Amino acid sequence: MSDNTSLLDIRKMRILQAIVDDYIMTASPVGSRTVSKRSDMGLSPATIRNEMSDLTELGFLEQPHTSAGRIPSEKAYRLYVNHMMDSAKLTDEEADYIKRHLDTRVHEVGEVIRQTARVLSDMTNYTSMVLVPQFSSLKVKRISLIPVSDGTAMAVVVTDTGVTKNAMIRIPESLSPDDVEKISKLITRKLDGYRLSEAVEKVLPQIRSEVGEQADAVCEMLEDIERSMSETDVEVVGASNILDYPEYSDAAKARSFLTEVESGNYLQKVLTDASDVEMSVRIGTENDNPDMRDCSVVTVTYKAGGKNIGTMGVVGPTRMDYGKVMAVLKYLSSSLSDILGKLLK
Amino acid sequence: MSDNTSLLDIRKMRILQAIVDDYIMTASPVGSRTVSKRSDMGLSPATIRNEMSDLTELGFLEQPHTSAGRIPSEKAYRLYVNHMMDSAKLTDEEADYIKRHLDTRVHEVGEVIRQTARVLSDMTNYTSMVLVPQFSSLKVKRISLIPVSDGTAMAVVVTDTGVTKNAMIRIPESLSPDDVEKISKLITRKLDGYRLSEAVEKVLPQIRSEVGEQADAVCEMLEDIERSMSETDVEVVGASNILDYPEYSDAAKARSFLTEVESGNYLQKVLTDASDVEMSVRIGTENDNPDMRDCSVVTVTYKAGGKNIGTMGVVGPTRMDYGKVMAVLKYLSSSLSDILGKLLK
DNA sequence: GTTAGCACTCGCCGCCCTTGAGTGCTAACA
DNA sequence: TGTTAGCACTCAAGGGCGGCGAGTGCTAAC
Repeated sequence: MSDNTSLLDIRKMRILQAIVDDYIMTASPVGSRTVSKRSDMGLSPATIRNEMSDLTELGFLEQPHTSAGRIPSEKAYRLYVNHMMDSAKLTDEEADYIKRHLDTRVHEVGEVIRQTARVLSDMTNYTSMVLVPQFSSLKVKRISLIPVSDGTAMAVVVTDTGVTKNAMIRIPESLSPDDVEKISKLITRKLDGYRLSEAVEKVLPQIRSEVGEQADAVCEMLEDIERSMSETDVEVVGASNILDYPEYSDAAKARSFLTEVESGNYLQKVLTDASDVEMSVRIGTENDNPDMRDCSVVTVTYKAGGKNIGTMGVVGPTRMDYGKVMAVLKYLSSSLSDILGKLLK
Repeated sequence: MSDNTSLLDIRKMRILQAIVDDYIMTASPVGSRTVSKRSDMGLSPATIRNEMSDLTELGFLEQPHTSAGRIPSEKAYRLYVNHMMDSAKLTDEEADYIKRHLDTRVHEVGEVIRQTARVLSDMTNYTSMVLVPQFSSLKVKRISLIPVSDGTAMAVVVTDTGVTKNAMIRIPESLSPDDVEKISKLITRKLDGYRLSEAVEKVLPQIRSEVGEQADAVCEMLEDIERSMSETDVEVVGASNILDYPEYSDAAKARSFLTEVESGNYLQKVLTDASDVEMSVRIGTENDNPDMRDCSVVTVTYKAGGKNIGTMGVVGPTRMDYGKVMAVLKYLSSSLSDILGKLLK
């Protein structure tokens, strides 16, 4: 994708910016008179019209019909996000709001994640999503197996960062609770310090030689655990916010958006894909998902102990308040990183 | 509430039933001609009109405006549910659908619950909700404490039915992993067979005398565990289905419904309240919640080992296909009970 | 290069009229 | 006495029409 900046002189940029700003707020096509008044450039509507005509030709603006104003194209939003946005700072009240609502006394990761999603959605009034910390990249500190019934046990994995996750797994019916405990201690000892993803290849051979007859069972259990742990969960909040925006007043459109969000598949994919980019913005059809054709998704990563361990983001109409969203996300990302840092130290 | 049956003769009943049946399907006011044709009673529209006029006076029908047909009142739905409904049987395909989609190979309670909610919502096309098995009434078989970091541990509680639940709790920083394990074994031994709700009163004194200096800590941990475990979770699926019904084509109405559902508060309350009634139906304003004024909620309980252990249900417009919903719920309740029975035996 | 002026476009809104589904009343009929 | 045909009446919904006004593009003048 080429850099579009060079195509536009400063005046065109300022006019385009004014249009995008206005459209983001009002959701209705912007006319030359409005731009002339709003942007303090001292230009008459006629001049603006000429420029707008050029911008339309260049593909930055679209005209719903001849006698309406213009609305920004996706290309315009892209340029806006890349080069034109006032990278808004949060107001004091907003920063305060976050501080008050992210309760640092909470001592469970899941709870912190839920709170963060809540705050994110409340502040932006869009749909928020937070990917809970990912396991694949974290080192195991402890694996406990707890017998539940004949044939099943609960596996609890604790990582060095303190993030935990649990899953039910099948175990051979022949194992006694004592056996289970023994195996539990063994694999903790062996896996300590490794990533779970490495477990199967690196550690299994060693275990195999030590446990003898139960080797196959242990092997299967470990694979079962790894499979369960590599499933990522995503916390989605405020899906119904979309109904506040006129572009979704059509029930069918709202329906397809909400169904997609409820399934969580696409959102999870986006979050996972973006897990190594500090901040990413997908606008409209940049989402390769027809149901999200009129949406934008903005994501940031968050850290603990210096490593990226998760991603969070916001979904809303392409006409999204990118400046505010990005400011909130930046702030929340560092808040969450702080909290997790302390929580997991 | 008095029984309304006596108020209506058989003909009025049949007419009312025809109207409710029709309105449930079409969502538009039903006129006398339609009733005359649909119900094979051999009565002319004029006669039907006289009866409908009576039914209106008695409060079973309402008229949106003079020249529209009639729509059933809440009172009519109540009568319909109590006395008039064809208590529909599932078709073979439907029963089959359930069998195919409730995967009995799954071995985790949470997963079964999610599947059930999914099937329930898919089959009815309303919003479904399933309360995960409640702890308060179950007996503890094992409590494991797993050290996570200085000051926190994960508590996993396994009940005699095999239902499990876990929570992060605070522990004194001074406790070593070995201490934690010792305490874990101690409280398992002491609590085995008791309900968690009884734990604090009955068992604490005993423990107190045994652990000496750590008594207070153990005491607090147990309270922490009990508090966490008594929180009930509800799985909600298909909230966006509501957008398929014309009565929710208004964005503001849809919004308030979806917000209420997303919060889950009210649904959880209804499910918990209904946890000792085999099947309950709340119609419209019988829900003491303004946002649910135009909804009906139908719930059933499900069992494991002969005891009620949870509740599930459906939320939809008051114009709900009660017959089908109740049939599906009945069938699903017994399927789920079966599966859990096997799973938790 | 900028701007005032002007004719033109076209969606929106309110108005009116027609249509048709449905009602309630009355009178006749079995 | 219950049932029914007939009829006048009501009223929401939908189509057609005209005015309004926001906005455009072009032209000519500064």
